[in-house]
Parts: sequence; C-alpha cells; structure tokens
Amino acid sequence: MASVESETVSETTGRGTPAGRSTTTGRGTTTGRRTTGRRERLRAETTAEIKKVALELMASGGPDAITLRAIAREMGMTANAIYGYFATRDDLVTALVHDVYTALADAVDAAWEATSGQGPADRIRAWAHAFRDWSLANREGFRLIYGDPVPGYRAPEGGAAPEAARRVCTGLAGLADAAWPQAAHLYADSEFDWPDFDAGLLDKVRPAFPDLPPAAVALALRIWGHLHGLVSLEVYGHLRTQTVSPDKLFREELAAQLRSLGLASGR
Amino acid sequence: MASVESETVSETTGRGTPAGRSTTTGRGTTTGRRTTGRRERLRAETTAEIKKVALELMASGGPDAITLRAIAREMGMTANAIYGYFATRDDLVTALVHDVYTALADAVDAAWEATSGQGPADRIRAWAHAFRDWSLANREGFRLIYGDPVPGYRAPEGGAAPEAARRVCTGLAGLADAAWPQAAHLYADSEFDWPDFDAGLLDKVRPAFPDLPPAAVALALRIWGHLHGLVSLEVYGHLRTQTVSPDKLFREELAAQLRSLGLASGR
DNA sequence: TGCAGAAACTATACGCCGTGAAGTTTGCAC
DNA sequence: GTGCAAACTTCACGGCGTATAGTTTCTGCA
Repeated sequence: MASVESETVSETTGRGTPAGRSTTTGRGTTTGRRTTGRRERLRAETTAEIKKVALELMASGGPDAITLRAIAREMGMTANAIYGYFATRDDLVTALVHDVYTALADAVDAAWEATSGQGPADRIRAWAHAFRDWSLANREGFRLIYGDPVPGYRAPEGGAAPEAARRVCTGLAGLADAAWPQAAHLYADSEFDWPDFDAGLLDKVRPAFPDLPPAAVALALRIWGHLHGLVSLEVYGHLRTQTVSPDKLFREELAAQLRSLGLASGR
Repeated sequence: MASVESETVSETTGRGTPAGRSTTTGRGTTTGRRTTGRRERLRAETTAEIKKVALELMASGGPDAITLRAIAREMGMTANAIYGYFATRDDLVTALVHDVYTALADAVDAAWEATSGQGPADRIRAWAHAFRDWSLANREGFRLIYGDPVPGYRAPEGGAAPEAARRVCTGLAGLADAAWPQAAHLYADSEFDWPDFDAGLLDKVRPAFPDLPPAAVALALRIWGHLHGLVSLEVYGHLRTQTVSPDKLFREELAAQLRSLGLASGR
C-alpha cells in the first residue's frame, strides 16, 4: 500500500537573510552535543509535519483541500508561519508532488523487484497491477500528480514531477527490456531515434539497459499511456459510468497487451 | 477545428417563483409580434453570453479562470446577476462541460463520417487523430472535461459528462464494429457480458451495432483508454518532458493498435 | 392607459483563500 | 548578558462563492 512519507526538504527561509545556513558549528557548553542542530532539527520536524498534515487534508478532501490556512489551523499556527518553510503555496505543492510521485515509484519498483525470479509476463502484470492498485488506493495522490493539483498551481520548470516521471519511465523501460527478446521483431519499423527522447530520461535508461534500442523506449512510453489512460479514466470516475467491471477491463487490457508483445498470455 | 458554441439552456430562475415560464403568450399591440418572446430571447442571449465569456476565460486562463466574478466583470454585471441564470457556479461548469464534451464528440463523429467510404484502418486512424487534434487544440477544454475542472467542483450524479462520454464511447464502438470482422478471433476468451456495462451505454450502442458482442464493447473502452492515456499525458505536459516527438509516438501507437487488431497497417 | 407583480439586477455582507508588511517573542552564539 | 536572527503573530488587501435584501425595469392584464 506504500503510505506516503516524506523526507525531502526543499525549504525556504524567513524574510530577510538567506538562512537555514547556521554557518558555524558551535559546540554546546555542557552536553557535548552540537546545540546548533537543535533548531535545524525542529525546523525539519516542522517541515515534515506541514507536509504530513497537507497529505492528510488531501486524502480526506482532495488536492483542493490543501490550503495554507487549513494546514496552519490543523497545526495550531498562523497561515503565515508556513511561509517560513515554503516560500509559496506552489512550493509546498511541488514538494508534495515529489513525495507522492516517489511513493508511487517505490510501489511499482517494489512489485518489480518482488517478482525478479519470474517470467516477463508475470513481472509486467505485477508492475501494472501495482500501478493501478496504488492509484486507486491513493486517488487523490494520483490527481495531485497527474491532474491539476490545486487551483492556480503551475508546475515549475523541470521540477520534481519530470524527475519522478523519469523514474517511473525507467521502470517501464525495464518492462520493455524484459519483453524485448520476444517483441523486438514487431517494432522493427519504428522511426524513433535517440534524439527523440529527453536527455534526462536517457541518462537513466541507457545505463540501466544498455542494449535497448530507441524503439523499446518508445514502447515503454506507449505502455505508460495505455495504463495511465485506463487508470486515469477510472480514478476520475469516467469509466465507472460506462462499466461496472473496470478491474475486468484492466485484466483484459493486460492480457491483450502481453499477447501483442508476443508473450504467452499464460495463467 | 470545431469551435465550442453553446445552445443548451439548463438555467435556473431568480429567487422566489419558478419562472422562465411566462405562461400566456400575449400578443403585442401594434407590431403583431409576440412580445412575450422578448424577455425569453434576452434571457437566452444572456445565458449564451455567460457561457461564451466563461469559455473565453477558460481558453485564456485555464479552467481555473472560470469565476463568476470574472465573467460578470467581463460582461459589465455584478457576480450575483449570474445567479439568475445558473443556480450555482457548479451548474455553470456542468453546462460548460456538456457543451465542450459535445464539441469533442462532434469533432470525432465528423472525422468518422468524413471517411465513410474508406477501410477500417483509415477510419480508425482518422477518428484517433481527430481526438488528439481536438484535445491539443482545446487543451483547457480537455482539462475541463477529464480533469478536475475547477477548484471545488464535483460533477452531479449522472449529469452531462457521462451522457457525452457515452456518445464518444458509442463512436468507439463504431471503431470496434469496423475492426470486428478481423479482430473477433483475438478476443474469443473475453469474460465480459452485457451486465458488465452501464445500461445507458448499451441503450446507445446495441441499437447502433446489433451484432456486436460484449467483448467488442470492452475493446472499445480499452481503445478509449489507450488514446486517452497518451493524449492526457501530452495535454498535461507529462509526455513532453520525456520525448520531443509525442506525435510520432501517437502514430506508432496507432500502427501498433491497428496491427494488434489484425488490420493491415497499410497507410 | 395604468398598475400589480415578476424578472433582472445591485448592494452589502460573510467566511473562505494566498500573500505582503510589520511587529513580537524566543533561543542561540559570542 | 547582550545582540541578532529565526519563528511566529497581527493586520491588511484583494479575490473568491454565495446568501439576503433592496431597487429598477419590463410585461401582461384590467
């Protein structure tokens, strides 16, 4: 189920000086412990609590419920106090997107690792089900990551989301890698070449899977699209107004996908 | 390009009596024209203008920019005046969702009709490209329909969206119908049965395509998922941080889809 | 033709929201 | 023990949806 916990910091400082930078590391007088660390520890704890409360609010009221004032209320603070930790509401949301996306990536990676001894079909099935299961168990998190997170939010250039997305895509490249021996011949006519992909993605994918051609990375992105589409329609409630068996649909999708990859649909 | 124009009414009345119901049709004194119609005409025009302004605001500032106050400002009115036409902001948004979704359905239907003489592969390609082209040309509309439209919006039970979605799904059933002669044998082991689908959907699909089995409807929904996923990732900017060629990806997706449907990929 | 009444609209107000500016407390470092 | 910065509060602004009440304008009928 991979609950969402946070460790990223990405903080800002109070007005005035650029702080969080208690330059000297003075020693405590009597305890022998670095007294310097205390404030920083409190700061880290408060930062973590802000994010924790924000995620709780999100879980119960959707991404829209993430408001500085509500968080502050919950923590017994003033809304403005949060500005000591995040320069702006969007910065907070960006940090949350990072944490939540990381939790998703952890969940699918774990499913992949857990099936390391099995065949490609079973591993791909496990990955895909982990993706869907996480998304349905964390619908609000899914909407935070992939939808319009919060009223006026605009993601920063190149921020947390693309980074985490690349991690997920690297996992998908692993699926393509596993399927490639059987599937390669189907994509011989792919027009993709390395320059078609983002450099940041290739930096992760090519070292991990040195033998994989561009066509396989394109395949990974297409699989991402398939899974994302079905899950997204389900999370946003568009699918349940058409069928009462979205899970059956997902399973048939997987079967068809595996078949079209040339993998025995076994099981 | 199928611009979004509106004709739905879905209005409410001012406080007090349930109006919009000028019961008697009195005749004008001198002109011979029914004077009764005047107010209703003005009313319809104002309703249309509200929606038009709302769509303009959405096009320029995203769904978030749809605020009663902004619309009123644009129209030289007070925000509260809008309550004479829509009981609530969500009602307005619901009307907009209906109009925009209808525009999307019109666009894909038109592409389908325009290729009525051609083979299934070409028709499916045309439909899919119309879907993507409309979505990219109306990104904000796509987000309005498929995302979280506006801060606190919750779609009404069974409202405009499922209805329009069913129309799109019926179009998709047309694709499945076109492909079915070649593709049927691939889905012989489908576990879908009629009760798995929403009755409202079947009411539209089964009369239109009497020979289509449940498996084909499931196929239609899966194709919807494929296309929606890729386009959704693209509209929300998740794809462009991984590849610079989302269009190439979409074309390869279509080629693979057609191949997996047993349709010659011929172009 | 005049008038009751309804429809359309405005004014005011409330409680939310993000955020800026300025003031106050607290605790660490010297 | 004193100075300074970090942490926090208070006050303020403008924007939001919307409820209530008041005002204008048009219409249908006597």
